[in-house]
Amino acid sequence: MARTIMHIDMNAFFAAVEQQSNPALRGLPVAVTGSQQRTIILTCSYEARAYGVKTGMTLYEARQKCPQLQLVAANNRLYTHVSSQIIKIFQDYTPLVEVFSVDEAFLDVSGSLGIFGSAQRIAYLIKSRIKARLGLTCSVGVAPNKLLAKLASDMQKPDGLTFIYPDKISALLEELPIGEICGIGRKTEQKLNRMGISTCGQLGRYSVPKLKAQFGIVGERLALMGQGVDTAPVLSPEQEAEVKTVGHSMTLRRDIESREDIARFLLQLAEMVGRRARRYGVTGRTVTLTIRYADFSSFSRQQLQAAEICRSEEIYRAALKILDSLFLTQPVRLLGVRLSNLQRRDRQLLLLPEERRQQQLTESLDQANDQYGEFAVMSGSLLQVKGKGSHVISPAWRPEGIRNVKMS
DNA sequence: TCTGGGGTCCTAGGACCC
DNA sequence: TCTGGGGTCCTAGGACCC
Repeated sequence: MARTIMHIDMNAFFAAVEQQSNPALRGLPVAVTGSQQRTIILTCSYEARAYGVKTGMTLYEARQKCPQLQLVAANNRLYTHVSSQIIKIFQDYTPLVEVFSVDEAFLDVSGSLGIFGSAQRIAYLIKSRIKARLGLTCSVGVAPNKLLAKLASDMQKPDGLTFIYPDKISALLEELPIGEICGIGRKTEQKLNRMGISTCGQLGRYSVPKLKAQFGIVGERLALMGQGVDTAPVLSPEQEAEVKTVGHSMTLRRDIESREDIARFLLQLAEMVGRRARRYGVTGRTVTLTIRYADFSSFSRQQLQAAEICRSEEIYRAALKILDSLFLTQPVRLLGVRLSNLQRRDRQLLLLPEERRQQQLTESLDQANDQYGEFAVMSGSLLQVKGKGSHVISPAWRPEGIRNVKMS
């Protein structure tokens, strides 16, 4: 049976939220940036886009394009809060809401059409409620699957509503550039172009064995993408796979070289990773250290741990051990720490008195931090870097509880 | 004042085991 | 003896998404 899938994309989300919360910014070119000096444009208002300002630009570039650009540092909590309210609105129309990012979601409304009348009606209700309640606009795409719904939502911005009907799919895809498809990025597009493929029509007709020879297992999916075929279900948060890695990274204010400086930032990163792992109730066995040099080249090294870990100190020690195995050839621009190989934490397994004691200590520190704010309580060397961490929210971030992490 | 940060998935090669 | 092959685990890197 044909499905009715909706993709909803908030327009210029961060910038629009800022303009709502600060009326003085309305009508002006506004760009939201990270909180540090070395940052980029995370998103910008349509007024700014008119000057050629785009996501990913450096502040310097953006100001060249638009000298009167209003720069606003990202306000995580605000976007989180607004995002949760929007998701609640979606959930009034179907339980099948897949939160794709802080400002995007897929809805499977196949089972809701009878109740609300039609997809048009549902889209209208959602759009008008978001507008009335939050003052924000969104673009909605409606199609038989997620791939096409996402394509559709992109076709009219801002404040669009676009349908892709089953009988119009092949005509639409025939001349559509392959780069428009979600999942075909710059590299794949270039490679396909070199094979003489530039439109979805061509891609959909191309020999699957040849695509597989070039792209491996992805080749099969590429052909289906060209045909507009996508059977992936819309997964509610409970149905989604659990998180597989937990990591943090930060671009440093200045490039650093000394082991002591690097170690201090690693401690802070390890604490951020450990706290999140513990909040999620997971432990991990692999720790990865990522380093980006001054020239922007980067690499990572990982080490398997002897046991499952989640305490900040254990993560810190593991990262430090990796650091000590490296010979750094340049000043360091970015540091990252990631915990993977995750497992659901089983508290019953903590049998040794020393382990119990450690866990109790960690828990009381976490509680104090939950109560008094991040890094209110921390070890001595962390104090020296307090406030220097990056707390930029990424557009891929999801409200707590939306990612599938079963809280313990 | 050059270039953020959070993820997922896939590949390829080596170690190791049977 | 002159050259197997399958499978798993681990690591590093890259493509892609927002």
